[in-house]
Amino acid sequence: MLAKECEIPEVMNLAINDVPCCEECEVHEEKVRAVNEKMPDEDELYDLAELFKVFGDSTRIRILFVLFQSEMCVCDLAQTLNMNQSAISHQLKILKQAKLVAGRREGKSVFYSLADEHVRTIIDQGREHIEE
Amino acid sequence: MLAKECEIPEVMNLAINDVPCCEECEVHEEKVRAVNEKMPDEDELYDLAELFKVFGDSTRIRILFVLFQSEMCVCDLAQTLNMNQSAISHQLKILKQAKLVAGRREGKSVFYSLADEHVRTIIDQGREHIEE
DNA sequence: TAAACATATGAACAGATAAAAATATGTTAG
DNA sequence: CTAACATATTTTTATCTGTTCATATGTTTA
Repeated sequence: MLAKECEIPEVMNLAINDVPCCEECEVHEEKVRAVNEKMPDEDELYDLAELFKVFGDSTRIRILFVLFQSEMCVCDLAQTLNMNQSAISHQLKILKQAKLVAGRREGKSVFYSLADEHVRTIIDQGREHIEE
Repeated sequence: MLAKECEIPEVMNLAINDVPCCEECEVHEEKVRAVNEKMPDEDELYDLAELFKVFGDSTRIRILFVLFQSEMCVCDLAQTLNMNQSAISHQLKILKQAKLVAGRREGKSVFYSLADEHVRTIIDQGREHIEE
């Protein structure tokens, strides 16, 4: 009872088991089901993607590399990265929301630093991957 | 000789040392210079961001999680993730360019698998970060 | 309190990106 | 070779994201 088409017909809202695929689907169906059972929650997958999205911008990566070396105020970050204050502030907000950096106010300045050591590990692994 | 403005005047193409910043710049200038000296190449920072960008999409994350469990052909991947073949192929291409997955043709089908164990480490660290 | 300064926020524009649709390429069977 | 099928690619569309500009908030000093 399997169709020959790989596309899932959208009109009929079929259960995953009945979704037609390639011809050998009787064999693969079980695999598909087994794999799906062990997948993490949709929420977790989404959050993970959101986290990596934060790493996926060179301005934010540069900010993190600066903070690897030392905490720094927004103004000096802007100068270091040769960008304007507003752009840096916006990116810091995103990094802060992801709990990758933390800010501490000192007088008029706000000093940012790394919030977490996972950051280094993740970036180190990324660098290792690239060296190949 | 320091201006009071934080913004870098674009008209004058100043060397980094002469760029005006906040009032205490005499103090911070040296810090800025020292940090900049230890920064990785622009190319590496850019490549890193590009790599994490690949992780920063829930479809691609889901593909990776499927491949953690077992290699799989495009068609079954599409079925597993309940998306059409074209979308999966497109994402697989991006993952392949980043050398995160590899494809092996077997007859008409192409089976994809993880290309690298860094992938697991990076994602595991991401998961750990989220649990907080 | 007012002025000066550092940072944060909001709106708008430009460039990037995912998904869908249509089509092309590559592979096997007959 | 042709037909049938799995995958890849191209194009288009809609959405998302980073930067800039203008402005607001918060802090210190006079």
